[in-house]
Amino acid sequence: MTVTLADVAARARVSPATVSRVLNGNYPVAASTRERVLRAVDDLDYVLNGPASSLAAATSDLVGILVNDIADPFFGIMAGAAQTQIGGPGDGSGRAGGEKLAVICNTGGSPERELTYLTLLQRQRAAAVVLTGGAVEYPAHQAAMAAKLAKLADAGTRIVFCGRPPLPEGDALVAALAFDNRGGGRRLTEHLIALGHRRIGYVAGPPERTTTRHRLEGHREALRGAGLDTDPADEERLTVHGPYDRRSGYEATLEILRREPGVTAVVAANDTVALGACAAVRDQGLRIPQDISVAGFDDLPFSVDAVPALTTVRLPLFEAGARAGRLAMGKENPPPGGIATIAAELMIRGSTAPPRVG
Amino acid sequence: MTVTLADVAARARVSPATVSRVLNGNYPVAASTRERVLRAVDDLDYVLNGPASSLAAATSDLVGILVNDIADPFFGIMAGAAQTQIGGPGDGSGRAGGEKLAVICNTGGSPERELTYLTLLQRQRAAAVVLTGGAVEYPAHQAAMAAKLAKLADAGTRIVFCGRPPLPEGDALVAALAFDNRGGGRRLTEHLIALGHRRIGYVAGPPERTTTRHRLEGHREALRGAGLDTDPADEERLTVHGPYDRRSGYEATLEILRREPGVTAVVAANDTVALGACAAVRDQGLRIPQDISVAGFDDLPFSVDAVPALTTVRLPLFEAGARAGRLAMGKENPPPGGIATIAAELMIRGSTAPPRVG
DNA sequence: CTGTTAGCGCATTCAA
DNA sequence: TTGAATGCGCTAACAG
Repeated sequence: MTVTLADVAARARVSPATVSRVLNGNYPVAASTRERVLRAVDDLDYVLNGPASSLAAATSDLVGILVNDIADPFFGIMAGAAQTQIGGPGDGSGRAGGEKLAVICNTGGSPERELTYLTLLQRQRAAAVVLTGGAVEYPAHQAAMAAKLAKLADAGTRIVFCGRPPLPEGDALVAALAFDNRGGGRRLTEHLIALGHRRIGYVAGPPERTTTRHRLEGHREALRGAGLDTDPADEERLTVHGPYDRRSGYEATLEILRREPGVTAVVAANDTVALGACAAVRDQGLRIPQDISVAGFDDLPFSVDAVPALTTVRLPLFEAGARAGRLAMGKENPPPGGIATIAAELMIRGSTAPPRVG
Repeated sequence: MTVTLADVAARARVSPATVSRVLNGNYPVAASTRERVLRAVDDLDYVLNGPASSLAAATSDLVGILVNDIADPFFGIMAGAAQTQIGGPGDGSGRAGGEKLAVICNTGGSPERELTYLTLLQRQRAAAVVLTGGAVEYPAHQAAMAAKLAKLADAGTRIVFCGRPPLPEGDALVAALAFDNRGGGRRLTEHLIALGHRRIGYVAGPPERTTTRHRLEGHREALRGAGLDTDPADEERLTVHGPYDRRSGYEATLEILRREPGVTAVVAANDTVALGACAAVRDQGLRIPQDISVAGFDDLPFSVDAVPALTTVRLPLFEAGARAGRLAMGKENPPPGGIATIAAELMIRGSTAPPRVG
């Protein structure tokens, strides 16, 4: 029924070992023999048995890419980019050669699912794992992650972080590409301050995530730098946390406007949240940017099409994802020290302007 | 070094077979024995060897989800939804039980890569494959796909189409969830005609894709129904094809406005394209919807936040993806005849209005 | 309910 | 450059 390597060997009149060598390509085989084997493969429409091959070789061609929310283009762009470096372009024959299988795993932002997926990938003896997006900072989870990743690395799985800071207790067992969320957040708020804003609302992400914390820290750094951090209680009052989605942006913004009608600008944790913030501002009968400035983070593709176009911080998601993919494949050397910080670029557009006078 | 099932058996003082039975859970085992085994598993931090297990069982716990472009939320939403039904919620232990590993494969819309991924999944002896999005209609590719899918089905892989029409020569070997692209396209254009529009530009997707063809056919059906299809050359002139991205929407719209300055409405192949169309309209100094109405398709999350909010056709992407996931898991029975058509709902919003008089 | 016995299909020694 | 032999770690009969 199912064609095996032995069938191919028989038809090509060689030993199974030779067929294996041809298929894996990492061993000298006479050209004529190779020819004969490949013809037999095509004739029989043979497809390698992955599990058997992985069992014998003790490694698989699976590469896992973990994301928090694949419906969010932030992750979609990084994951897609990583996959371009891993899957290989194919040779056009559809026959599939030595390519790796890049697989995207959607954790939904849940620490448990993150661990479960890592176990599943460990079970598959994955060749590499790419972890994208911010991490959850619960100590117990961090410890569990560190232990799990150590075990994976131990088993020969390459670990790459993409857009995520290295673990606190992180040994040099990983390569990490971290976004400069703090710097980006700082420059964004500095921009608002330079425009003349003094009371700035902040719609933050979930408090337990590193991304949230770093962006917020950048924001407060800027406030502090301008001497605007006079009252900590005030800062609290102008900050509302919520998930990284539109609805949260909408509701948090309403809340901020309720708490402090005098805000002249709202900074959102990311562009999706900013869209919700814009909707809330508009629904209150206020104009952007004349009455309230709004800013986002990430510079997702749709942000330039918002009306007015969204001021935001650009993260090179595609480039970072592609680089992570290459690191996972061992096609590129890790950065010095294992960690590279990826710069964030301030994109000033129409959604921010000086506050109304008075 | 690496702990095996035999090690667990030894520590639990049972046979390897018993351990296997406990782990797979599909066989009666005494509670006390199970207890002992599970403790041994935890003590030794044992993780099943997936390849070995797949080899012996001749099936794996991999489920493939093929998408054209994972950076596009259209696919991200469907893929994420499918994964919720496949990955299982986990048991919170991070230990991973009998879950399947749902993996997303990004074809980039390339027929070759689509085939390559199917081969890779075939090699892994995938339990199921979900194909999302429109198909490419090149006869050679369709034949190759049919052959490949037949082989997969033959090997016991469940095949599910999601948002994609069944193959022409499709046997009943698959379950297919098809979107009513034609009906949605028709109703959208009927809406514009009812508003009074007579010269409607159409920014279509790539000509070789079923999605493109069906939406365009719906559009023309509506024109025909209103007696507006008087001149085929005219219809050609008002239709411009391009990829499903923002840039294409921008450029095609400029082209349409150049060819026929008298258009009062532009229909885009999807929402992303519509965003580009809006930008083009605006850059020409025209207002939406006063000067030109613009409509999209899909109702992606950002569409309601466009200004004005985008009139579009809602596709229940999440629900469809989740259902596809359940079908792939065998948790739900296939629809009668193997094919279900999923309704599309017209969402009338601010971006469409009656044309200016005169 | 549990143990014993055979492979699953391939990569990799070691010889030739 | 090629062939023969061995075992990867597990599941699935079949007994008991």
